[in-house]
Amino acid sequence: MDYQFKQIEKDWQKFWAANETFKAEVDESKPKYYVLDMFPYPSGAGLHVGHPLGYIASDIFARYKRLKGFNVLHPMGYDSFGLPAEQYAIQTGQHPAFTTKINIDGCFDDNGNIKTEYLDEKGVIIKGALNSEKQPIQGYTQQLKKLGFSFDWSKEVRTSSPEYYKWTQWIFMQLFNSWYNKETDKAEHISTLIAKLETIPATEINAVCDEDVLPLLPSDWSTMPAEEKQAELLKYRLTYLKESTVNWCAALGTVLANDEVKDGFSERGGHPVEQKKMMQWSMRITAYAERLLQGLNDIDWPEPLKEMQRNWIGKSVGAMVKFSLIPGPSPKEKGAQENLEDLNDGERAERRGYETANSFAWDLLKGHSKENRQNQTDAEIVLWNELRDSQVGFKIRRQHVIEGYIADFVCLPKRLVIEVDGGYHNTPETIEYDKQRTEFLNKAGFEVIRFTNEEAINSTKQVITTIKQKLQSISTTQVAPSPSEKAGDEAIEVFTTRVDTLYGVSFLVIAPEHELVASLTTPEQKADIDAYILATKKKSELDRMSDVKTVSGAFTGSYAINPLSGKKVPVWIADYVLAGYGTGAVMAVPSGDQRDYLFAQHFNLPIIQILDAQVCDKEADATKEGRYINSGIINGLGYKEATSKIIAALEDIGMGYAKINYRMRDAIFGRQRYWGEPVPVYFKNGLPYLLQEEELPLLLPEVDKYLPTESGEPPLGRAKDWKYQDEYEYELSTMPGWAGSSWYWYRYMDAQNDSAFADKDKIAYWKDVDLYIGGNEHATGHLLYSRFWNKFLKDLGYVVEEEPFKKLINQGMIQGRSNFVYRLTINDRFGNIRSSYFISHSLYRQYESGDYDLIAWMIKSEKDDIVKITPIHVDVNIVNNDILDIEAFRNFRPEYKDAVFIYENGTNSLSFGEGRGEAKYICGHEVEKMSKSKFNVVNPDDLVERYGADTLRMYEMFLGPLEQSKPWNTNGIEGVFKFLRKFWKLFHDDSFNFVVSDEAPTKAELKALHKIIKKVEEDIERFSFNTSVSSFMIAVNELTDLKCNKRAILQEMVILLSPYAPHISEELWKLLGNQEGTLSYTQFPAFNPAHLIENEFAYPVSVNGKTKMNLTLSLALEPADVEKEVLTNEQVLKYLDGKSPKKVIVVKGRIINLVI
RNA sequence: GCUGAAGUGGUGGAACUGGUAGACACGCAGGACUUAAAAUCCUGUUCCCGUUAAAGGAGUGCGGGUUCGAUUCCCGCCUUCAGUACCA
Repeated sequence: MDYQFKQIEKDWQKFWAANETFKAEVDESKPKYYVLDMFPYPSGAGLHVGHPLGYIASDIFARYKRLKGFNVLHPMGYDSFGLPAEQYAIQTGQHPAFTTKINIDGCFDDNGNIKTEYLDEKGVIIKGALNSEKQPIQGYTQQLKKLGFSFDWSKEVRTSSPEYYKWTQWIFMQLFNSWYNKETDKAEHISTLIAKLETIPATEINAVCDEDVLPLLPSDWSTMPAEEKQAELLKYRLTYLKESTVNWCAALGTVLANDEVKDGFSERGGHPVEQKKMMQWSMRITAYAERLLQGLNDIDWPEPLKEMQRNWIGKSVGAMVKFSLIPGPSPKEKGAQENLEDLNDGERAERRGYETANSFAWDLLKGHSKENRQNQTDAEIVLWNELRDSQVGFKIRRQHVIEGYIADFVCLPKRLVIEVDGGYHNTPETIEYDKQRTEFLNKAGFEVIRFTNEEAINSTKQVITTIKQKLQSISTTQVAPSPSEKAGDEAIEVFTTRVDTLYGVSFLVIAPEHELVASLTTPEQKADIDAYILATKKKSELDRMSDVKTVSGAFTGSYAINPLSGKKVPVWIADYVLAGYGTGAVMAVPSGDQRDYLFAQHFNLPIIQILDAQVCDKEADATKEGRYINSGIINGLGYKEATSKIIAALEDIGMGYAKINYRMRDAIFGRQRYWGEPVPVYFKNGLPYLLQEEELPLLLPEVDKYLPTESGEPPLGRAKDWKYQDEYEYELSTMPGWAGSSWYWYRYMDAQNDSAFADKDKIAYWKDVDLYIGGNEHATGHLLYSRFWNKFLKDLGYVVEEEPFKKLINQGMIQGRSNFVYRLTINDRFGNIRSSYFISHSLYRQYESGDYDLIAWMIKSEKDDIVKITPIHVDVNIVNNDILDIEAFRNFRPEYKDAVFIYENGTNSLSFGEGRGEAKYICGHEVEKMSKSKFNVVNPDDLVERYGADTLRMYEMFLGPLEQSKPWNTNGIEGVFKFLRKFWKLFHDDSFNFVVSDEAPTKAELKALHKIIKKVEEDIERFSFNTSVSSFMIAVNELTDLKCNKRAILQEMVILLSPYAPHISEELWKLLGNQEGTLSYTQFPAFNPAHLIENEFAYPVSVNGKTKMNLTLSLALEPADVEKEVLTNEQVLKYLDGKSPKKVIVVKGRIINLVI
């Protein structure tokens, strides 16, 4: 029999399903390998030819790994919550659960009849029709099964099934019950936070939390009413409810996360998005910013993808700088208004008044602090190692500024200063200083204990014990915060990455939304500012983004003081400063920053040069390498020293500190939509409370319509009698699309588990995903959120790996390749169409280039009559190799029925009849997005029908490198089909009788085999599937030429090919006599290099780098012998033209090059 | 603007560490088989010049450089695609 792919593929798909061939269970005797595909959203349109690309690649790899002896987990499921099903539900009234189920399972019942209703999980009958075209839907599962993937279907998951989303809700509850402890650098249960609040001041808790947490003392906490406690804890929880600015999409009626908004429009649907303040659920992903960034270094992902995540996280290292304000309530206003630069340090400190309590401390500070910082003594280092990370039970800080004075170590909650005396404390003067300092600190409410260097180094243990005792003896509740720790309100705080340019600041700019705008605006400026704010509000987010060039702003009338130079600078507002980033305020350095420069020019503000112009001219990167001028303490320094010196100086006077900022915001988690996971929360007195774990899953209630209520509540507000304990309101928003996909790879490990999201032992075995294949459109969404949830689950001890996806490959996008016919219309003088033609592609190109003559001649008309030629999309499925199937085209639309075609050779369908000789209609083509309206969608089912799944699989791989985007083009699939038939023929005689010989293979046959073994193995390991398809073709061509039908060769070939073309391989494996079943778990052929050893090589001989001829020589010859051989060769001498070469280069087994 | 990827025949692409550029396939041209078509098989196919055959020359986006030798490494530029953007 000839290659009967239809029967073969049907049989083997049945066999795999019946035998559960690919079911993967925990098996400690084998190494595990987890191959994962990004699971699809099951849309009504079904699979197109781009979907399976990644699945085929991962399936090849999974099958390969099985042959290599791995226990392979290779599952598939559906990301089945989401917007399209809901939009469709709004239009048609069909329940999204129904359409989703149909899209997955198809619309046929067991008897092959079309289903019109089904029972939902609560036993309610839901009626529904078919898809929008009234076409019967195959269903994703059927479509996937036809492609012969080795999925373990027993582990299928659907994010919208209650058994699944029960655990999504459960993870939400864990997040709600957790906070992020920066000291341990991980998430912890909220109870450890409560324990801290009970014992230490809230200001001493190092947590990632909202900015408006209260500075509670344990005494405050203990007396707090329970509800207030809950409200306060919400500010720490990893999922929290908070009034925040969100992306509101009115058309979709919901908020969106940042990654769901592209250029001011919603990613799904392309609707406009505006900023709006709303009470919203958020996920505190920012707590993990640093770990998400660092984790990228440990995973094997494509560099561009990592880079996108890095940009998204947007870490910038810089500093916070405080500019105090004038005029303001400060009593030291007078000092500020004269220029402080003219005063000496002591005077300046005194005039400031706002930081340093007395000038004596200021002097001390100037005297010693810098040495302290830069030259840490050994004793301090030894002690710090014992004191850090709360080893003594309390948080100890090192080199901390207290009242303008730097203490070696301090425990703030206990108000205890620990000092280690360095060498210069031994003179009488310094002892006197120390004494005064102690008195000074005591006055400020601090106790001081001192140790000598020797004590700290030689009897460290004893010193630590003393400190511990001291700490315990001080009762925390006695101490009150010192006045200077309460942040002064009379300052603007800015974030900058270029603190070295501080001396170049000539004004400050704050965002129009900044909270200080009102209080800063002077009466004279009020009109200006109000007008500007109004104008800003009118501008949409889009205008604001596109209109980057225009400079605009307004002066508040107020001034601030540069903390180092003492210069008085005006405060402006402008919309180029974003309220949402940093502090919403910037220090403007016109000489260093382009925007600041334009702003300064526009409003005639001063520009202070702070870099030596001569150096600037010379150095490539002047700002970083240049030498500073006009810059006080950093004059003459380079960038690095300047930065650290300025930060040190700012810290000394408490006006700034080094700070790391992240661009990434917390992720908005609520959606005002129906088709998503309900949030397992109810409200009591306006505060959210979790359901009990036993009450999960909280099922999605039925609603009459999938639209918001009249009062603007989300669709869940329509649910009748939907109350917690018949009393309390449930949360009405649902979870976003990414919730269910942020942990699904764990569910695959144990998909049916009802008592845990996955069994602990199974997680311990499968651990993480070894290979993840999917598109890079998920770079800043799914792939970031999944890493976040994974790290969280690890912190809580539920999973074992820090990163979920060890290796990731992005398959390229498959674009559409549209075909066009060109319709030429000729109008009569009344403007009506007189006649119309379809002209072939090359004629259209002439028309495009302005040459009408030939066309006019062909249609026997004047060229002036040609009104226009319109390209019209034609269904790519009736075009073969760009040749139009004219009969099919005529039947495509009634108006084409009598169309006249001008063929490529100029003949036409009227005068010469159709299809004769060279008369072909060639279509034009263009690469576009694959879409129905462009008639360029290629359905894999059609190709499977015509060529079989094995051919489709191989062809998709043959198309090009997996990671590269490319247009789909069915031209060429024949070549792969021919290859499989040729492969089949190797096993059969001319009358298709199965004939293999048991003779020993020849050397040439073994060489062909081992060449391909080596090649395929190397190619699969580096995911170069396209090249191994070529190699298969070469091998089969060679074996065909050798007329090889030796079992010893062919059996190995079958195994080699099986990951790519599993059906034909299984069938041939069976025909070869392996009756017991599948070849999926046999051994991958072993490569033996002995078969590839050559004793001769045809050396290319080149003269001056140009190849002239080949010379076959023994590989045993050493370069010197080769050279001798070459120089005596007659043919070579001909090319030398009588000259003797200057140089002869011989690379053994590679090349000979003669230089003359 | 910034970041990243990529530019090779008519087309998809190959060339792994600097060593015969264009493997493999499509398409095209010619031929065999056939009453004919399909299928199959054979031959040719980077371009230019030339042609019975040969023999030349150019050539991997452009311009330089390193090297005996560069698609591959370095410098400068151009183009395309993707992501991102008053991020201080």
